[in-house]
Amino acid sequence: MLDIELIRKNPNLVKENLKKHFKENLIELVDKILEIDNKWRSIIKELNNLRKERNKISREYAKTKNENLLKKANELKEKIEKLETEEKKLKEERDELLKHLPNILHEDVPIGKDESENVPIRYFGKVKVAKDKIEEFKKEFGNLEFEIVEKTYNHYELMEGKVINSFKAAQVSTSRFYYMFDKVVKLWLALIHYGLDFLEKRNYKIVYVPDMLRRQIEESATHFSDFEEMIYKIENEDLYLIPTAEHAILALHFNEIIEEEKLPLKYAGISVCFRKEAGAHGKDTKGIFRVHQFDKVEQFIFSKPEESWKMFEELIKNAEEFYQSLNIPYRVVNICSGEIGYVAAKKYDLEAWFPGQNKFREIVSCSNCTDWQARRANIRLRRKDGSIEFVHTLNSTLVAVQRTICAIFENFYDEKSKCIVIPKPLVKYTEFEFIEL
RNA sequence: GCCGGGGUAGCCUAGCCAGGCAAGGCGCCGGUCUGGAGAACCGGUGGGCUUAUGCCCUCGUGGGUUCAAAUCCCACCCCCGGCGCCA
Repeated sequence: MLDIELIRKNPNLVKENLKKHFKENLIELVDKILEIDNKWRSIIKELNNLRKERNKISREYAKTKNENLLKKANELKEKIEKLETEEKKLKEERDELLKHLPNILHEDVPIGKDESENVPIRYFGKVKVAKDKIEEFKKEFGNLEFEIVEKTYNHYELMEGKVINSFKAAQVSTSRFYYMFDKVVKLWLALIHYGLDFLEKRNYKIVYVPDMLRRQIEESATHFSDFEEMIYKIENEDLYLIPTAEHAILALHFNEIIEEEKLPLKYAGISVCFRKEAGAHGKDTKGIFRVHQFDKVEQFIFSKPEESWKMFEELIKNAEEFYQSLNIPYRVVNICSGEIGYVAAKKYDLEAWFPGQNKFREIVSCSNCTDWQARRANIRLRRKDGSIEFVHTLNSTLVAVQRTICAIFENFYDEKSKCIVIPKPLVKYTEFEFIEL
């Protein structure tokens, strides 16, 4: 949520920001908010004056028990009640509309409408490309370092019927669910364990979180549009299945004031994530790349405002070093203004190379939400001089487990032995070096 | 799920029965004092409106009664204790 003060003082900045987001339709909302705010301010002024008078008369009456005062007070009471109703309505209306405005973008965010205008900023690793896809590859990625292989496979070709069963899961749940078996389950555990160890070594506090949150808490973490497209609701309860541990970690300090010297607070959260994927019909329908239920080790930082951009770089660096250690090729892209969504001021995605798809695909998403979430969740810090302000919140995936399994299958399948070769750092956790298919 | 006790400012607490401007302590910040520090004393320490003086709001949340609600009534949320259920 934006600061109403910012809109009062600098409505043009807020409007320019909406243009960058390609949300011109919200520009009139800014004027509407200002209009309501002005009305509200004049009413609160009037109301305060009336209450002042009422309080005076009331105190007078307490002393004198003068019946004439009672008459006056009754008149005031009616007026006050009327105005109070109106004041409350206006304030609610204003704050409701405020929640629809996206965060102010950082100046580095590239202006662009869709995914195609995201800006790649760095690459890691030598990618595998199938012989028959070389031309297509060169057209898109030019002089990127690559290695030619005879044939590549989609993860689901390698997995389905052997280590996963999506067909049975679709019958008993719906599509986008799956059963996993044997060594893939152990690989899944290994990735979680390795991810937690990785962050613990970097002084992140490990946290296991509630998988359901109240509406108010979910709303503090995200924009309304997510409720329709992403988040599952529990019937007859004020509870929602979390789409990411990010929300539950944010909620850990809901309504709190944190002492300046305790910041930054760094967390490594592990949770299952539930997503409706309502807008994704027909996309990635096979396998476990895009599913309703997956697991994720999430990084989250509560930061002092002046340190948050440094923390932002730390988060993406952690994720990069994690994938470097697994030797999975990737690129980092700077997400453009039209794709970034409401919450983040700047966002990097880490996209792993998927040889079977001949593409980079999102595997990590790293955001600085500045004070947008903190304002809604009312999470503040107290300076040494006693002053209070909102913290900044940042989040980044460390490892999206199912997607990383997909990446491991596609990148490390050995055609000759028909085995998946487990990346070195994981062997300590899996206690096997290959998955035979 | 039932019975009982609770929720008051950053924290701790009084006020509630019996309605009348939210008292006190701790912590923190500033000042006086000091060579410096401490102690002591004074002031400040939630939100909003206001150029400002100042005014209003805030006692878990939301309603209601009243000239006036932390206080009375209703509903809900949460915490503690006991009983019940339970991996």
